[in-house]
Amino acid sequence: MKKTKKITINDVAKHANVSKSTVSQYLNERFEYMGEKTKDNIQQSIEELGYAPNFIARSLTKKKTSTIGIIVANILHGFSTQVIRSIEDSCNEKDIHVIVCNADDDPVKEKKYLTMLQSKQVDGFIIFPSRQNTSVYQQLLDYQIPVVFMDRIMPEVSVSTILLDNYKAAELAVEHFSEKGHDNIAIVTPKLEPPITPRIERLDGFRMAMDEFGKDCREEFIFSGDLPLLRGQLNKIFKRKVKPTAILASNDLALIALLEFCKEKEMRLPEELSIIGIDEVSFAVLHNPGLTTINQPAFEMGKQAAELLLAQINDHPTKPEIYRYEPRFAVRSSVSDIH
Amino acid sequence: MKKTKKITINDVAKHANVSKSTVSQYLNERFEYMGEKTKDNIQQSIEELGYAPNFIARSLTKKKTSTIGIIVANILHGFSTQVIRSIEDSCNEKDIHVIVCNADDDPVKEKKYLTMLQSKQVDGFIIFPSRQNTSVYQQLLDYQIPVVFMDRIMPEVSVSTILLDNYKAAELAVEHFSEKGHDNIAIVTPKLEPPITPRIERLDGFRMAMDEFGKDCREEFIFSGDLPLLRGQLNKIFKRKVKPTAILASNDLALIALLEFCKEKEMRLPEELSIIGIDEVSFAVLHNPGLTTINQPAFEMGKQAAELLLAQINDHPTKPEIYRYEPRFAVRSSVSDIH
DNA sequence: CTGTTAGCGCTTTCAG
DNA sequence: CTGAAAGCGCTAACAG
Repeated sequence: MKKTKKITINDVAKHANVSKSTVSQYLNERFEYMGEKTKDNIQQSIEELGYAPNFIARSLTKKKTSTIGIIVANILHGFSTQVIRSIEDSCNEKDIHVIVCNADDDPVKEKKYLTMLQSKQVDGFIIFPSRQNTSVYQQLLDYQIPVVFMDRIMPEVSVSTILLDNYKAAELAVEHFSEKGHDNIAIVTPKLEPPITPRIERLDGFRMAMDEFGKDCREEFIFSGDLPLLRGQLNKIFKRKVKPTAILASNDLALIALLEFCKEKEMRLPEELSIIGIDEVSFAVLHNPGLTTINQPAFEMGKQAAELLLAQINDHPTKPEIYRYEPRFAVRSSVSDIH
Repeated sequence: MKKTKKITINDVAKHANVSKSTVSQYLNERFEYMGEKTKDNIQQSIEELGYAPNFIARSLTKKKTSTIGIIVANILHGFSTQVIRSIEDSCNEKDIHVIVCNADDDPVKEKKYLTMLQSKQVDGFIIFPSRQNTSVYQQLLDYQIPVVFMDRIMPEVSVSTILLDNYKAAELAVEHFSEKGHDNIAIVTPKLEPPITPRIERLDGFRMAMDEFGKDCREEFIFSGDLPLLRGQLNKIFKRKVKPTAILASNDLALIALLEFCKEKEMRLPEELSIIGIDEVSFAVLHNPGLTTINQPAFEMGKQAAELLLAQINDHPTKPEIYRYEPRFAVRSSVSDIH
C-alpha cells in the first residue's frame, strides 16, 4: 500500500519558495499587499500537493474552534430533531460546525457532555436544559462562554431563551374543542416532576383556557405520569360514567402513547374520541384520521437560536431575553363536531 | 460580570508544586512510579481549580482526535438515524466522539464534508457512499485513513462494507405475499439512477423471487422514479383491468409515498391492497392497519461498523470484507389473505 | 510585500 | 519518581 504522508503548511511553503507565514496569510485571506504572482504560486502549490489546513492546529492558536455544541434533553422528541436540523442549516452557511449530544433527560449525562464539549473548546452552546444543572450553566457564564437556551426556562440563570408560547398552544386546543361542542375535555401529559417548562405551562394553559371557555376542569381528567403507565389510567377513566369526549396530548410522546391506547381499545376516531396533539408528528397526515396538531415553528426557532448564539460569539451580544413563538394550528380530521 | 480565566495545565502544576509534565502524566494515567501524595496533590489541585484539559491541544500533539466522522447519504431515511444512534452508543462507551454530516444525496456536498472532516483530523470515517466520489474515497485510503462503508457497495474501492441482504429481504416479501395467495404483485422503489445498491438489489431480488414463486413479473408493475411523481403512475395502473393486489415498498420513503396515495384514494387496507415495506417505520404499529415490514438490524449493523472502524484506528485492521445482515420480518396487519 | 520569532496547551523523550 | 526541553501545525506581531 502506498503511504502518502500528511502534508503541512511547511511543505507548501517550501514548494512555493516562500515562508510559512506567507502561506498562512494567504490561507487567511490577508493578502492586502501580497504579490499576485505569490498568490498564484501558493495556490498552485496547495493544489499540487493537495494540501488541507489542519483545523486543530489553527483552533489552538486562534482559541476558536468554529464549532458549537447542542445539548438536547431528549432526542426522541420530534421538535428536537427539527430544531437541530435548522440550527445545522444556519451554521453550515457560516462554516460553523455543530456537535450534537443527547442528554437523555439525565442531568449527569448532561453535565458530562457539557464538560466534554468545553474540553473540545466549542465556541458556544445551545442547550435544552435539564433543570438540575444550574451551577454548571452558571459556570459557563462565568467563563464567558456564549449560551442560548431552548424550550425550557431557567429563571436562575441569565440566558436568552427561545420557546413556544405554551399557554397559547393549550388555549388554542381547548378553544377548538369548545367550538366543536366538547365539554368533557381531558389532557394527557408526561410526568410533571421535575417541572419541565413546556409541560407545566401547557397544563397551566389548559386549566386557564378551560376556565376561560366555561368548562369544568376535572382533576380526574388530567393524566400525567410515566407514559407507559398511561394505559392503565386511561382504562380506568373510560370505564366511568362520564368519559372525556376529547383529549389534548401535551406533546408528541404523549400523543403516541394515547394513540397506542386508542388502537388497542379499537376506538373509533374521531367519533368516540377527539384528539389534538401539541407538536408536529411525521405521520400526522398519514394517520387515519389525519391528526389535528398544534405545531411549534421549529425551523424559525432553531434559526433564531443560531443567530443569537453566533452574535454572542462574534462579540455582538444581545441582552438575555425570553423569546416566545406563536404556535401554529394544523387542522386535520381528529376532532369531531358533536353539536 | 466576573471574568474567570481559563485555567491550564500550567496553573495546575503551579498550584500542586510540580512540573507540568508530571501533571500531564497523571492525566494520562501513567503513574507507574508516581508518589501517592503527588497524585492526591494533583487531583486536589485539579478539583480546586476546576481544570478541564484542552482537548484541542492534546489532539495536536497526539495526532489523534478521538473523533470519527459519519457521512450519511440521506438523513431522511429512518435507517440512517437508527444506525447513527447505534454508532454513537458504541463510541460513547469508548469516549470517542462522533460528528454526523448529511450529504443529502449530493456528491458535491459529500466531498465538501469529507475534506472538512479531514481538516478536523477525524480518526476515521463511516460513510454511506454516494456513487460519485470514488477518487475521494481512494485518496482517504492512500492517506491511510480508516474507513467503513455502510449500506452501499463500492466495488472500485477496497473497504469493509456493511449492508442488508437485500435480495433476501425482497424474497421474504414476495414469499409472504405468495403464501397469502397474491399473484399480482407490484413493487415501488425510488429512482434507480444513479444505481444505489439497496434499490438495485431489492429490485433484482424481487424479480428473482417472483420467478422462484412462479409469479408473472410484469414490467408495468414496477414503479420507480421520483417519489412525488409516483402518484400519477399508480393512478394509471389502478385504472387498468388487472390491478396489483399487493405492493412491496422498496424502502421507507417509498412506503410513505405509497401510503399517501392510498389515503388519498381512500383505499381500504388491506382488503383492497396488501402492503409490505422494507425498513422499519416509527408509525408501523400505530398505523391502521399495522404495517407489515421487513427490517434491517440497524442496531447491530451500526455496532459492527463502529467496531470495525475502531479496530482499524487502533491498528488492528481486518481485511476488507462485505458483511451482509439478515432481514427481520415484522408481521403486522397490512397483508390480507385472499385464498 | 515577506520572513523571523514567539507562542497556543499539551505530550514525550530523556536526563537527573 | 520528577523536571527541562523540544515540538505538534498554525497564527500573529513585528521587523525589514
